[in-house]
Amino acid sequence: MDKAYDPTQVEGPIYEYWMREGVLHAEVDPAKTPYCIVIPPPNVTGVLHIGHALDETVQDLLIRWHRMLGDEALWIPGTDHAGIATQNVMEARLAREGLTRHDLGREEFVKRIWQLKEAHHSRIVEQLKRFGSSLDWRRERFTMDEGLSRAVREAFVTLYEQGLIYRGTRMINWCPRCHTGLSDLEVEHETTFGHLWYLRYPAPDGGPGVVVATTRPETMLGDTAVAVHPEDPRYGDLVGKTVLLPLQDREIPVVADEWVDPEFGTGAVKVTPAHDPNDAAIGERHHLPGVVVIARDGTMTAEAGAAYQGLDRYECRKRVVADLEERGLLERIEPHEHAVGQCHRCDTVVEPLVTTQWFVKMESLGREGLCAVDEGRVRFVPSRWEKVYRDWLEHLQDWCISRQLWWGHEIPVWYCDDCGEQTCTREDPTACAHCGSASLTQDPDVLDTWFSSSLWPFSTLGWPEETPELDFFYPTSCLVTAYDIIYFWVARMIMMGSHLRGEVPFREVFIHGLVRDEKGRKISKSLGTAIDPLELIDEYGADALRFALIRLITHGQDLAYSPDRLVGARNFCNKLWNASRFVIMNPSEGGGERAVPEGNREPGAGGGASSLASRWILSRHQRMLRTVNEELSRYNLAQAADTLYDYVWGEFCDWYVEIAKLDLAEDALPERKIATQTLLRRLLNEILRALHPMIPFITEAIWQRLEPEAGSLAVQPYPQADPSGLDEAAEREMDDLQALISAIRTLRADYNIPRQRRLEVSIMVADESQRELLVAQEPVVQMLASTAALHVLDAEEATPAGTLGVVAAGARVLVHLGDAVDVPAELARLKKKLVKLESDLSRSEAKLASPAFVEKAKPEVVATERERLVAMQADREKLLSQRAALEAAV
RNA sequence: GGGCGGGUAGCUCAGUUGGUUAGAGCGCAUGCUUUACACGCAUGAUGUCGCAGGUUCGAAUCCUGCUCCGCCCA
Repeated sequence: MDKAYDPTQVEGPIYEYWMREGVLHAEVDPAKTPYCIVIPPPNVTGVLHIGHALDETVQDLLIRWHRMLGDEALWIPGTDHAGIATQNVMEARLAREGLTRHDLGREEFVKRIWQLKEAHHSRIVEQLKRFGSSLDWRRERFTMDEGLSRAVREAFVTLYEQGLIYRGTRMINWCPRCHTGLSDLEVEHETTFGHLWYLRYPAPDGGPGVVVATTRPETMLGDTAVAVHPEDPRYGDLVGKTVLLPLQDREIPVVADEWVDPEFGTGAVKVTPAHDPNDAAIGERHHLPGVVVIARDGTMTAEAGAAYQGLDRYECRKRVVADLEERGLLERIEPHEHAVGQCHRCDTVVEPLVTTQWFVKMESLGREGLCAVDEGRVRFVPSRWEKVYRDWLEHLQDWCISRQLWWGHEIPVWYCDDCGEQTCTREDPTACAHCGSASLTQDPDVLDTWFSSSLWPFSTLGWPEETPELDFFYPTSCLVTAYDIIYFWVARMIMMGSHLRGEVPFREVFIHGLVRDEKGRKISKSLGTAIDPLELIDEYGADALRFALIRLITHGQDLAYSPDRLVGARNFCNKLWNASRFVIMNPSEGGGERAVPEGNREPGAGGGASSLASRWILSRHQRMLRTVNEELSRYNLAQAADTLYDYVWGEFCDWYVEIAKLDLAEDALPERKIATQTLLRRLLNEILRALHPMIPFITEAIWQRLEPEAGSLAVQPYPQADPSGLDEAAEREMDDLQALISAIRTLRADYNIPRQRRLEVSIMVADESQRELLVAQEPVVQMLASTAALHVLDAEEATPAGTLGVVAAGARVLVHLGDAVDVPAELARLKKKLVKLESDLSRSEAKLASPAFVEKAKPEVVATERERLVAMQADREKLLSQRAALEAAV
């Protein structure tokens, strides 16, 4: 084995090995418990970023863990066609050639996107493999492949037939750049600093009229009314009269409407029913016409007037403001902060427009979604996200699902050229369902990408076909995603699954945060904060990246990525590698690894379990396994990883391996050597299994060397705690031993005594059992604290001259330093210790003296406090005699 | 405007049902070629647990108010 772990050499071949061995593949197996996760399908024309790395790592951890628990674990890979995003990518490419999609035509354009998809797809697959994701590649899907397209068709037709999908003409959010309608969710409301323009609309008779305030002066060209609050005394006599719309020379009525906020602006607002959802509502209430002045491409229509027709909406804004000012009708301009809706794909300010679109009725579906959570059929982890989910479902608007794009699932509706009726069928129709005419035209629009995504957990399992997979693996076990798509995706999957399959798509939803950079900024390409996970893997290894990310997941919110964390995780991998190197390479009697008797390889045989250190590490090992399993089952992934980290580094490596070296020395008894070697191998075996779901590559690589005959680590059983291994006596004794060793080390460091110099140490023990402990463990102390033979003394004996002492584990540790003792410095140190001890002591005494505490606190708490007090009093005695000895030495 | 999350060591964060003597990693300081590991070993320093009240024998932990930061919805 190499001296340092080199992931670049190891990872590729191991992934190949897993594929070859078929460990990633799952089959329907009624004898086993199914465990299934569907991957949130990445955008096929995108690149995976560090957020994906986090998401895939969590899923892989769960899948590998369950696979090792003996479940039939299936993780389904796949990608998403990502309608708008992908079409944008393609259009940007064409633009570089000076072309638009219209130059190519729909068929050619879509053909080109398929080519683009193929090229990008292989890169995403490559990335997923580099993460170590144990996906079942034989079951990979794409949202536009044949099966999934059938699922989309089935879902649409079913909902259509049930009256839950309908076509309607109403105001929706329109992106003038993407040139498509959007759902409410696809609009982001960014607070922006704009202006409030105060415009005067004079009375027809030339009187002062009314002043309205607006954030969008260009829309005034389409005004059909002015509205005021019915109880606003300022405008009472204006209601029912008209004012003159400037620039258009049109008389428009003043209406009274409750919706108007008298506090805002002048209390009078202009009403543009064709270009604002609130104005549209007022328009409906007062039967006002809508005048369309902004077209779908964001330019002004003929209705806007000859002076403005063809201008971009912002260009027009400037012109309108200038023209009003020229006429003396611009009263004033104020700075104004407000939320502006923007297209979440391209950030263009959306335009509310009345268009004809397809919608999904959400009322009953929303109820089904709520019901699933209320009845506990879906559980969110952490549970607080359930409230977020619920709030949204309770305020649902109908979902606009048609998109004016070319890339996506075509809407399966045909319009009859003769009778004008709609035909919506599972198979492409040849004749109108109403009049039988063969003259049909398909709806030109495609479906919202999220419509197909909402079917993902069952469409990937074969739906609408009743496949054995669907029967066995559905509902899937867990969905893992970040909180930013709870509405877009999670909620819609739950609704669609409940409605179309009669059961929720997954039992649990694990929600994690977003990965941010060190400064807490969102990671994005435009900010230049994008981090390429492959670069990190090249530099640190996939396992280091995974381990660092797992340890960063908190139940709080987002996680701050920092290279420091990666370094720490990489170092841990190297530590594990080297500890394993020690265990595997250590030659023992009769030729190393082969010397271990077969019988002792079984967990539980415990050949080396007789020494204190062995009993201790076995006990600690059981505690570690118990904690890790518990934390994993509660989705406390970071805590599980921390537990393993602390155990492997802080206990196994720092203490057990060091102590084991005694038993592995040249002159050690052969049976001891074998017993220790056996235990080391057994512990390492379980450590590798326990760590494998988190850091699969390095653990598999070591496993192949430790257990060459056993097959892939990925399919070994996950280790469980064995309560019979717990040994509290050993843990207590070891605590004392560690404290005594640390005390000696501290003195050595403080006095700068080179490690080569074996210290002469006397230990004044607290009691007889401690004497026995020290006598038995003397070689351990000698080795770990680099001491000469120990002098074990009773508490009554006089302090030996020329020694320097500290109190540890209730004992006095006396290091023979002769003249080297710095008496004043030691007295100062002692004083500091005493002061601290005295203050703790008096607090404890006060506590115990208080009747309230003794009576009301739990008895075990009081007992613990008493023990603590006694121990502190004993320590004080020892510190005092220490001081006396020092003073005598002066 | 409504809601959610967070404010603990220089930095990034743990701290599950209130019982501490408040922890870890990184960083920092000192000393180490200890033949598994310098991606290492040993030792050390550092905190009015955002602020103010309250409940309690006891609060970083529970309650109320305030404040700052971030996010979601309107």
